[in-house]
Amino acid sequence: MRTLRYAILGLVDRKPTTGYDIAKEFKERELSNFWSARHSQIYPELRKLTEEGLLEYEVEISGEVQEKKVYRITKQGKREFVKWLLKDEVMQPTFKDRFRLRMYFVSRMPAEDADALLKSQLVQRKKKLAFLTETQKRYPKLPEYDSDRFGDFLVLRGAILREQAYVDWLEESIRMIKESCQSSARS
Amino acid sequence: MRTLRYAILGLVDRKPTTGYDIAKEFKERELSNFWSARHSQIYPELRKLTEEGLLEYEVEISGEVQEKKVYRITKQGKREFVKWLLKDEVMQPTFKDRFRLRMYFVSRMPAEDADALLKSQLVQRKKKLAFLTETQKRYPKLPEYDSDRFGDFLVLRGAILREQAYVDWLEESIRMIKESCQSSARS
DNA sequence: AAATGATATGTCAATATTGACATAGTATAA
DNA sequence: TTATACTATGTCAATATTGACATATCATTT
Repeated sequence: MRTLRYAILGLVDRKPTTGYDIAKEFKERELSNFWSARHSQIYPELRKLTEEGLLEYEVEISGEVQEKKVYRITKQGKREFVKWLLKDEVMQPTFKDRFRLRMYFVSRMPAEDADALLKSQLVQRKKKLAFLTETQKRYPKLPEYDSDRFGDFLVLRGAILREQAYVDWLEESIRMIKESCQSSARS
Repeated sequence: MRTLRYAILGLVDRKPTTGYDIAKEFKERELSNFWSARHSQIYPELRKLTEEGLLEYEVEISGEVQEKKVYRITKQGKREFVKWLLKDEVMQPTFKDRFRLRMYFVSRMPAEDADALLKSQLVQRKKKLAFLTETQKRYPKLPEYDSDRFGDFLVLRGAILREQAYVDWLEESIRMIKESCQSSARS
């Protein structure tokens, strides 16, 4: 599907940038909620995109001697990116989630263990949700459509809704396990 | 992470089964919302698991001559599966979602195109949600914790909450784009 | 009797992704 | 001045995943 290719094209299109900074976006920024890649995948991809003429770079010096390659998108790169961007697509049927996969087999573990695992996830997911909600405060009003901040905000809202749903599911699951144990204890 | 390995072990543990049926679970059952794999990945994995002594199989005949391999989990396989199942885990930071990635770059496309793409996804996601809600009717009451149906129901609820959040996000996004266009038209 | 779609199992090459190995400069605080 | 964390770029082997190729049987409908 070459998704990384287009993710990188898009990021470079937003702003000329380096492989290092792309890796950082994938690690800690809004985008990291929906796509990510390690630097070991990014650098080779940047090279390929440059070879194909979709990107070009200039070497800049930070400090005394340390070089960095600042990539810019080319006309051709922009064309291919927009083509990808506008393409309609059938929805992804599967969002892989290892934890939910594990919960699919919940009846194979003692209820106390299931409870503990769910609560551990709950703590983590709530923390994440709190962080996202905090981030949302940086958007006191709806950004302009034309600005990059609009996309940031859109996906941030998506992340918040998704995370809230996850938290709801975890809490509901904890309740359901409790309930089913009580009813089986009675019988 | 060897996730497929454990997904297969779990499925075979639930019920002795064939590669073909595992592929079907990944394609059209509750589980398909959280994990999937093609048969080209499943058959080699079944072979490896058998070589490692975690699975074993018997050949059954369907019809006149057609053979199928019905896999069962071994003692050792069960041990390894349960070990994996009970392990606590840090949450996955990224659930990759190509559509949301595209929306991250929304300001690079005309608002009408963004609107059309979002609405196309909305139709698909609503249809999926309706299907899941329909499926939920097969669970008039909370299944027993010890039954496989409990896990089915747990992840089904998770799928519904997740899908509903997706629909909410799409609708909100459509509204936000409309709003931001109106405000920029006024200015 | 033939067509169709489902059952059933496999391989293979290409692509995607991870995690480890590898190196070196830079900024800052103790 | 030295330790630490961060900036910066790369390679490589192992693993994961997809999509195409390949084959054959079975059940049902036309």
